[in-house]
Amino acid sequence: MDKDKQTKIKLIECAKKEFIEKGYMKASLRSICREAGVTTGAMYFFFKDKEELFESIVAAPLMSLMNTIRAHFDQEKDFIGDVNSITALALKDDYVAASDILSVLFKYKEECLLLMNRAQGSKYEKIIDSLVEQIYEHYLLMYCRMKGYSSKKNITAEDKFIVHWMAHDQIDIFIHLLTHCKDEKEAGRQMKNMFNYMVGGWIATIRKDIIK
Amino acid sequence: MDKDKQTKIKLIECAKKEFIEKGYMKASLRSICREAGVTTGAMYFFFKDKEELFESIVAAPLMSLMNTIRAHFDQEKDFIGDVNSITALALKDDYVAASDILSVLFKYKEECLLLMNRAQGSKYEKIIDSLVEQIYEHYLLMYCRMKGYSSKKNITAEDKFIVHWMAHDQIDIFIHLLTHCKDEKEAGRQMKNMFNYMVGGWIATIRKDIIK
Amino acid sequence: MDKDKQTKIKLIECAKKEFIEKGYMKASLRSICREAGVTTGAMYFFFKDKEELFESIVAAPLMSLMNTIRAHFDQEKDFIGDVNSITALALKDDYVAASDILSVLFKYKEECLLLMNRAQGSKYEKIIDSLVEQIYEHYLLMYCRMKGYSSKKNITAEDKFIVHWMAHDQIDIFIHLLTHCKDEKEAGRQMKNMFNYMVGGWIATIRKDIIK
Amino acid sequence: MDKDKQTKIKLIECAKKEFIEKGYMKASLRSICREAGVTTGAMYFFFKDKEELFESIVAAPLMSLMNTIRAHFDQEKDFIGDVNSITALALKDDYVAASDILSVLFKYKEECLLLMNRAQGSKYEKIIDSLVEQIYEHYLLMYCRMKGYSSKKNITAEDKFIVHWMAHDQIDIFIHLLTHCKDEKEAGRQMKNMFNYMVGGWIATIRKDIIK
DNA sequence: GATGAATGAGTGTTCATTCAT
DNA sequence: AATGAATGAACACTCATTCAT
Repeated sequence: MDKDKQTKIKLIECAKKEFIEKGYMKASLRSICREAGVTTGAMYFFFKDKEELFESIVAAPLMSLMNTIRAHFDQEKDFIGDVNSITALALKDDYVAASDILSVLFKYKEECLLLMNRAQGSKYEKIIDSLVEQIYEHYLLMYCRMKGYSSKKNITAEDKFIVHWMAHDQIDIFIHLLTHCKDEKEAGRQMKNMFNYMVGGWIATIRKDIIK
Repeated sequence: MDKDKQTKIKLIECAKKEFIEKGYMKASLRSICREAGVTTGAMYFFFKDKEELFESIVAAPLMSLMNTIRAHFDQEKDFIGDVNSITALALKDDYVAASDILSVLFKYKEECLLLMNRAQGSKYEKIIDSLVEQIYEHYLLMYCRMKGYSSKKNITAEDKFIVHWMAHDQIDIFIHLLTHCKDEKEAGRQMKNMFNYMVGGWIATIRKDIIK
Repeated sequence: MDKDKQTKIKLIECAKKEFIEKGYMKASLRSICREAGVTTGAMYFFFKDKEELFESIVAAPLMSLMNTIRAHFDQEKDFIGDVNSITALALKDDYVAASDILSVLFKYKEECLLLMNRAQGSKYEKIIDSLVEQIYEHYLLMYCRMKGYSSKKNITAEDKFIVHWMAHDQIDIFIHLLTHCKDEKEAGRQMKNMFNYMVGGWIATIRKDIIK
Repeated sequence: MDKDKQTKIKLIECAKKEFIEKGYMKASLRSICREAGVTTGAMYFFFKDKEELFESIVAAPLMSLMNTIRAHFDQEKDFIGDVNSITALALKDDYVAASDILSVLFKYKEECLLLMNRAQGSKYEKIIDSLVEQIYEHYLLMYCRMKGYSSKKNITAEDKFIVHWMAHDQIDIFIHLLTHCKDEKEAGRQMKNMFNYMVGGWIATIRKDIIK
C-alpha cells in the first residue's frame, strides 16, 4: 500500500511542476509522464484525463480554502450598536478570518498559486470569481449594517457594484500576498498594511465623503 | 479603395471574435480564416504570423493607453503645502487621469479586454505587470511626498510593498470597470465610488493609524 | 530599353544570391522577390517558373562551357606515331583544353558553382554526369589509341569503367579548382599539379604495371 | 518479440526507400508513413523527428565506416628506407585499407549511397568533406615522407592543395565504386585499376616530372 | 499496475503559382 | 510591366487519448 502509490505520487509531483511552469493549457501530459518515468498509459490508469490530474492536485487545497472562507464569512452575524462600533467589530472579524485564510494559502502555496494564476483552460479558470462571490454575500450584509439599511430593498445597483469590487479586492489582496511573499510570516506582516488600506477604503465608502 | 481592404478587415474582425471567445492560445487560425471565408494562405499575406495578427488588433489601443498613462503619470509634479493639501491635490490629479484612461479603455473596449484577460500565450501576457510598473514609480514619489520623506533613502521594503499593491489596485480598478460596466458613462459613475475607496485606502496608509 | 530590363536584372542577381546561399530547392521565390523589391507576380512576368529563373542564370554559362568542351574534345583527332608520342601529344592537347575550360569556369564562377554544387532539385541536378559523358567518348578513343587497340571491339567493360572514371576525375578536377581557388590564376597554378597527377594516373593505367 | 518491432522496421524500410528516391529534403514523412501503413503520430513514437529517422538509418553504417577508416589511417606509421620503398609500402597499406573500406561500403550499400549522395538538407550533408579531412592528415604525413621532408615546416600551400585533392580523390574513388558497381566483388576488381591510376598519380606528384 | 504502440485530429506555417486589374 | 490578393496543397510536428497485452 505504501509503495503502491509511489507512481501516483510521482506523477502528481511532476504534474504540479509542469503545470506551474507552463500553465494548465501548455502543460504536456507526455512531458509530465516522461519526467515521472512512466508512460502516458500509466497516467490514464490513475486519472481519467488531464482535467482530473489537475484536479487531484488542487481539489483538496481548494476545498480547505473554501471551508475556511465559509467558516468565517458564510453565516450571518449579529452586530449590535452604532455604525462605528459595528464597523470596528466587523473589520476585526475580517482580519482574523484573513489570517486564517492566509494560513491555508501558504500551507498549500504551490497548489493555490496554480489555482489562482495558472488554471486558464481548466474548469477552475473562473475560480477567482467564485471565491469573490462567496464573500460578496457576506460583504453585502456587512455593508447594509454599516450603512444602517433596515432592509435589503434599500440596496442600489451602485451599492452592489462597490461591494462587489471590495469583495474582489479582498481576494486580490490574498493573491497578491501569495504571489509576492515568500512565506506566511512575511505575508502576515505585509497584510497588516494592506488591510489597513482596505479598511480605510471601506470607511470612506461607507461615509462617501471624500470626493463628491 | 473601399473594397480593397475588406478581406483584411474581415480577417481582423473574425480574429478579434475568436481571440475573445477562446483566448490567444486556443484560438485557431484555421477557424478564423474559415469564418472569414479565406484560406490560411490569404491570412499569411496580411500577417506574418499568429502573433502579428493579434498585435494588429491590440497594438494601437495599447499604444493609446500607454500614452495616456504616461501623459498623466510619468512626469514628476511639484506640490507645495502640507500633507493634507498635497494629498488632496495629488488625488484630484489622479482622478482626472483615471477619467482619461477610462475613456481610452472604453473607446477600445474589446481590444483592451483582449489585452487584459485573454492575451495568455502571446507576448502581451504580462502587459498588466508593465502597466503596474508604469504607475508604481509615480505612486512611490507621491507616497514619499505625503509621508514627508525628504529622501528616497527613507523608503523601506515595506513601503515599496504597499505602494506596489496600490499601483496594482489602481490598474485592477480599471480592469474591473472595463469588465463589469457596459459603457464609459456607467464606468465613470462607478469609478467615483471606487476612487473614493482607493483614496480612503491611501489616506489610511499614509496615517497608518487604524490597525496597529 | 536600358531601364526596362532593370527589374529582370535585379531579379536575376537576387536569385543568384539566394540560389547560391540556399541551393535550388531551399531557395524561396518569395525571398528572392522581397530582396529584389518586387512582388512574386512580377517575377512570373519574366519567368515561367522557378526552373526557368534558375535556367536564366545558368543556361548561358553552361552553353559556353559545353561549347568549349565540345570544341576540344568532341572531334576525333589523328595522332601518328608510337604509344608514347601519342600519349604526350594527347595530354598536351588536353592541357590546353583544360586551360580554356578553366577560363570559362572562372569567367562565370558563380553560375558554374551553382550548376556544379547547388542544382539539386532542378533539371540540372545531373549536369555533372552529362559533362562526364561528353568527355568520356573522347577519352575512350584516346585510350584505344594509347593501348594500341585496332578496333573498338577490343574494348572490355573493364576498360570502359576505368576510362569513365578518368573522365569523371577530369571533371572533378575542374570542380575542385573552381571550388577551392579564388581566381583563375591560382587555379591555373594548382591545375598543373593536378594535371600532373592525372597524367601519372593515365600512364599507369595504360601500362597497368604497378599493382598486379 | 518478433512481431514487436515490425512497425519500426517497416517504417525504416519505407523511409530508406523514400530517402533514396527523393533525397532527404524532398522526402515526405506523410508519404513514408502512408507507405508503411501507419499515421505520422506512430512514426513520432519511434523517432524524434525527420532527422532522427534519417539518422537511425545511416548512423550505424557511418560509424562502421568511420571506424574502419580510422583503424587504417589514423595512426602514424613508421616506414624505413628510400623514397621508392616507402612509397611502395605506404600504397600497399592503403590498398589493404581500401579493400576493408569497400567491404563496409557494400555491406551497407543503400545506407552509404544515402549518406554520400542524398543527404543534402540533413546534418550529414557535409559528411564527404569530413571523410576527406580524416584521410587528408594521413596523406599529408605520407607525402612528407615520400618527399623526404624532414619537418612539416617544409610543406607549402601548394603541397597542401595537391594532397587535399588526392585525399578527395581517394574518397571519390570509393563513391564511384559504390555508385557504379553492383556488388563488392565487382568493385574490388575495378578498384585495382583505379588504385593503379591513383598510385600513378601519387608517384608523378612526388616526382613532379611530367609537366613543368 | 503499467507498457508499448497507435490513432486521428489538430497546430502554425510555407510554398510555388495564378490572375484580375 | 507589375501589383495585390488569393489559392490549395503540402509541410513537420504535437496533442490528448485509447487499448490490447
